Amino acid sequence: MDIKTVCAGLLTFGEASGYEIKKLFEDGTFNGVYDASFGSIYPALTRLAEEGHVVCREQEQHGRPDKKVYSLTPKGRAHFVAELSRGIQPDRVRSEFAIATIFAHLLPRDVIVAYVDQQIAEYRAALVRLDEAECDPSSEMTNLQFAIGLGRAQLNAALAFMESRRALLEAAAVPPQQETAVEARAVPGVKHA
Amino acid sequence: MDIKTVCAGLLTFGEASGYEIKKLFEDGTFNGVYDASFGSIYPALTRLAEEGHVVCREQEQHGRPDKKVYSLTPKGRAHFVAELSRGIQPDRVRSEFAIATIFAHLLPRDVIVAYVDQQIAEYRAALVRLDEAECDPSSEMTNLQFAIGLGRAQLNAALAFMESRRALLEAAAVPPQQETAVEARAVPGVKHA
DNA sequence: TCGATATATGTCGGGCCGATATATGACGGT
DNA sequence: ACCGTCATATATCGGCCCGACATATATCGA
Repeated sequence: MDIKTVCAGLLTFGEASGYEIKKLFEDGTFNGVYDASFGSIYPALTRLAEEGHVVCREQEQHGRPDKKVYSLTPKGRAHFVAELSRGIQPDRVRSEFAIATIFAHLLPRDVIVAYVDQQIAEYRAALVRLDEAECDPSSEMTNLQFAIGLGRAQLNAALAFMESRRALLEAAAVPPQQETAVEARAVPGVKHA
Repeated sequence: MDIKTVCAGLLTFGEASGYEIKKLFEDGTFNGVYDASFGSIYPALTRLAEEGHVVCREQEQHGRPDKKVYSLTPKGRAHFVAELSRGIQPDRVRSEFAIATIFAHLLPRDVIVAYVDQQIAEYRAALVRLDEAECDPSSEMTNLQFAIGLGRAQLNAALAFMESRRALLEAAAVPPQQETAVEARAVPGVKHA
């Protein structure tokens, strides 16, 4: 599923500009589910307009730059539903924090401690954003509450695990006084299965 | 963190070929944490060799094509530790399943049911792979067990939520007899905050 | 013998990210 | 009054990475 399709999906909830779509990815409906940069969103909207899947309307604003508001056409809506019905790819995760934990035995302890604190802060922030999204009046739909509940269940489980086991991870890291010694030590060529 | 750095990290556990690194992404150490295609791995190993971070050794095999086995140099190891200590980016998730649930009210019920079944099957398969990784003799390190435990906690939470609430989601989808009627219906232009 | 599967490496087009440029106006500090 | 910072808003561009394809060897079952 490409960015064009995802943008079209967001527009089923109502018209929006490229900037507003970016904000929805960051703290709105798609928080923690999907993500796209301006460098993807603006070209995607241009191509959607060329294909007749959206129409563009320029809107003047007072005290702010003008914006281009895009609306989904019936053709675009039908195409989105067809694309989403065609099948979905498995979840794709990219966790640099998980990589850091796997190599914790190579990192100074204070670095690992900082990473754990940072990760816990991000989990908490994501939970707050989900709470806000649930209070949103547009979330009366049971299916949006399902998506929010699934995210919250995973975040709470991750938080509970991290807070109860972080000492084990930090103990595996390199203690401050051994830091230089370890970096100079020869590497045992351990084979992995 | 680019693919080069992640490949270098895997090589701290011992020498490996590009093909073996791909398998480690799929069902080994990095299962559910990171992912890379052959189109990224092979050029990454070539560039790592050019930079002197790995050395390459060609190995003949009986009953199989030859392979190129890469080993991390001390320079490459030091560079990897420095890169990983420089800071980490927040987790990035791309869940087409979550998108499908958000738009469940636009999809036929049988499509949603199939997607839920598929997602549950993927969660279970990921749990099995984590169990195998934990039994692996190389996972005596407490930090690798931490990463596995974190993944398992999130997967179990997601599974429990899906199995107890899937009926709510499926009820929000389009019932079979109303399918054509809904697609022809006019779209109310609902604004999102 | 034919196709399927597994092992193994590589290229290439195109999609997407991150950085950068540009512009307007609000707000607070000196 | 002036300046920097922040938020709003759009757009481009280099480069990284994915997915598809090409290529090759060998085993196994139909």
